[in-house]
Amino acid sequence: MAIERYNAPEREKHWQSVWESRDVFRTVTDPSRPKCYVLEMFPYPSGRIHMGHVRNYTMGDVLARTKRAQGFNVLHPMGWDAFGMPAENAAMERKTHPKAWTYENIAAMKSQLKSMGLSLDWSREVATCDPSYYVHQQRLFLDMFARGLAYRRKAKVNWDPVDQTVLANEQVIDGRGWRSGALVEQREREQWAFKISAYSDDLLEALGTLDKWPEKVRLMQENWIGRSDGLMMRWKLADGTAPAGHDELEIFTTRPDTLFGASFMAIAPDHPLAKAVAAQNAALAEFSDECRRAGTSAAEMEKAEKKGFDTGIRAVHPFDPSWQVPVYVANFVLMDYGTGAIFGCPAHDQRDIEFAKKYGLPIIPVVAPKDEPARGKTVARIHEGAAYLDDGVMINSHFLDGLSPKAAFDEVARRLAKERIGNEPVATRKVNYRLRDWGLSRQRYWGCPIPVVHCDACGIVPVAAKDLPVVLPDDATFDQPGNPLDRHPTWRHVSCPKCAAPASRETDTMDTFVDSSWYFARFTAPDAVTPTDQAALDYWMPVDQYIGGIEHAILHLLYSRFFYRAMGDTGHAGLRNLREPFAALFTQGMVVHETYRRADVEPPQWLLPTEVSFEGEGDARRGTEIATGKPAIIGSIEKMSKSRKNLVDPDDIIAHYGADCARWFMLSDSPPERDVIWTESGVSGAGRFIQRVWRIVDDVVGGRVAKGTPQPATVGPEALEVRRIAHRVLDQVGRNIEGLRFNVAVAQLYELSNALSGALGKSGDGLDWVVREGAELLIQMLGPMMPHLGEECWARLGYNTLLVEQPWPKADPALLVDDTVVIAVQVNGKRRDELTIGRTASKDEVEAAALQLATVVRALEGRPPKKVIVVPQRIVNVVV
RNA sequence: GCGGACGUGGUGAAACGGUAGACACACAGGACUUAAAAUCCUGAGACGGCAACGUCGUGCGGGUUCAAGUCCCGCCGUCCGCACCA
Repeated sequence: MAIERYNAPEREKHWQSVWESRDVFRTVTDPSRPKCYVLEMFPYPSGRIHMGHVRNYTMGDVLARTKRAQGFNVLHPMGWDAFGMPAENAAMERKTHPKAWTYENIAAMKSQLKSMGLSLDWSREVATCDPSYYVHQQRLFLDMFARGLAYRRKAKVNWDPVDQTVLANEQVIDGRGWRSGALVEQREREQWAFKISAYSDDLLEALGTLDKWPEKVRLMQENWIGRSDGLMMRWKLADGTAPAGHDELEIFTTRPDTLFGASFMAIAPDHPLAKAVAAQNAALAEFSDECRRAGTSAAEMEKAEKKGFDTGIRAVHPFDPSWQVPVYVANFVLMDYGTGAIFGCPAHDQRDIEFAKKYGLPIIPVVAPKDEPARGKTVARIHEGAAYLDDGVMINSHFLDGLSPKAAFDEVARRLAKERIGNEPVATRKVNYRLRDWGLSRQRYWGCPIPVVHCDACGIVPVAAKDLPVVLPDDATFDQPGNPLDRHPTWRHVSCPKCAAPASRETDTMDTFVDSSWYFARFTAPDAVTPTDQAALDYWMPVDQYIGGIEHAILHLLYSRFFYRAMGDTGHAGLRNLREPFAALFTQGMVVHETYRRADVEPPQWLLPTEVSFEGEGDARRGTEIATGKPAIIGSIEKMSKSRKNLVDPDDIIAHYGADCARWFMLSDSPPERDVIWTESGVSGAGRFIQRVWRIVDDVVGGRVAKGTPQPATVGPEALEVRRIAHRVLDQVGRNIEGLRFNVAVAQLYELSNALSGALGKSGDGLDWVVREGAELLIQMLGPMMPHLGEECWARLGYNTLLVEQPWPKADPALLVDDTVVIAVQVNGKRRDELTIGRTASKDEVEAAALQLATVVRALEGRPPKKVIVVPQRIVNVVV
């Protein structure tokens, strides 16, 4: 009799309401239990969830549910990264309010997430745009301000002309704003910054402790922080060549060992010395202006030719008063790194050698390979214009000759530390970092207000704690560009908290990355009256597994590492004062899909997957636009995006196949760190598997042994084999889930269900009992991945408990080892045969058995083997 | 330019240095059916052979090892990050 198909969409709603009504996912802070904090990067409420969210949140949910079954007290919260530009753009375009738009989106997306059946504790939900969240952020900010970790500075900033706001260095990608895509301009502005540079060394060093982070992310952060060890070195300027008041020039170098290869100095156009000369030299002033103009766009800067202007100043070599080198103003020297001045050693720096060739400066090799003829070749190549960067031995360098560059570095540092200009040493060791302070001011409305007041008399005055939060005014207008807070008629006009004189509220708001830099801490005690609750933090932190996209490798993940340190130093990170918020990080791949577009149209007109029909397969596969009947081009597989229209709506999939099907497909096949190609056939395959599980369970409950039947006395060999598979899979699936190898876990569950399907058609000693046992294990293991199907099957198997509340089953160790093993037999490393033998057989027994095999005898041709390698329970290799 | 990752059937992929291709998708053949859908069974890395079986096979070229997809060296290709950082 045909059984009824499992109606996923209908049953999923049922089980979701059961979970909700029993409040099974509420988490209580309970230090007596082992904890596990599973977190996925919270979404920006753009309006609807997309497949990337489905993948991300499915992975976290599987882990959270598994850990919960394994007895951990699991924290698995969700919230909204709710401030940001799109809300203001929507307000401008649609005449709505950012707040209304955001909260509507949150409601819609929350309902979508609920339809996925995620095991989230919604009682801990936070939205960063809610005053109940950002009041605490304002407190954190003021504490950081009091400690000098947040400060105001005048600086060159990245100005996004489209979003009309300042961007942090991390938010400029290839010279363009990360959000708007507009070419970023450099502008001088007063703005707020976080002193992330105070933690450069700690942030770098501690990367070494993050052994559960991807190597790639650690490396990216390492490069971003960019430590370099070198020397600050002061050069005297030759008398009469430099303007008054400039009798020395300080440079930073990481290659003091190449000091005897120096042939020029170069300084930034904005260097004080350059400005002093330019004041009297129109040609240089013109040159500097040109450099600055070219410098307005980072993209142009990359391609710019290296140019210099000889100032006529001469600098005196620290070891040889008679040796003078020219000082150039150069377009490639940056004012904000080191001292804005360098010495050029052309032979050992590719950029310097290009510069030297262009301006006819000497090129003196000072490092070369130890041995001829490599040395001769290297010197020749240097003179052809190829800088030598490898290790070697010092040459042409007086007292350094023969030393290694490393020893030469130390020797130069040692000698120059003793030399004096005035009372100061000529050179001191110095560590420089590429990492800049984090500019956090944004000239936008929809962000966390910076809680300070500008008073003519008192300067910058923090808003008193009792007056927090500084709340955004609801009645702002969005009908023109610029900052709505600036033009609000009343909001900014306040009296000074200190002297009560009329004063002006800060109208910049915080970068939204501030909001996401501590939300994970707030989740541990979302109702605390202080920003964090020390006891809750001490119990829950760090996040045991954080899951999100690689695009945050630097931005969010570096900011959060900094912010948690700053919270610690202002007393907000728990009594244990952990420094690292995320113990383990996993960066999942993207969801990609084929693209479709109309034929012969430029620019491309993209079509939605639902607008195209297909026939044929492989190379012969053709697409047709359904509406017009015209051919559609099947294009490359790309990240799902609105612009390419290669989108699949999670709602459609959930409504048609169910959430479990979408979840199962996301977990199958592709390793989670790689991209997954969304295909219709893959989804329907997942759907077929759901029905198959349903049929297995149906078969088990129909006429087979009942729930709780004791194990029969005899279990035949066929049944035993099924048991072995079930317990072996059980043993491995848990480990594979913990290791986030979901695709492998899925494959093993397929293997088990194949074994059960195969056994269902047969009869044998104890087989019915074994199949029921296997089916129950299958359902328990499937539970974290397809939780609705799991509950439905669990109930059908006769249980009136909830599967989600069942402990994780344990494999029987006795079933994990077989009495006999199959050993591969190789001759000269090539597999020739196999051998079935007792598991405990000795090496000698295995060797003897192997040598009797016909294939081996044939290969030996009567001679004794040269050597026989036996790896017990694995392999025999006969060397002839 | 610098740094990193990856490269396995038609496809997505598995594989503590130890039987390469588990599992899935697609495909082919068969069963059931008036038929289709659904389901079940079977097959399949390539080449040769009716078959038993043989030869080759994890981007290319070397090396280490009894044994290499896995370790080492050198290439090629693809992708990603950084890019005047002194």
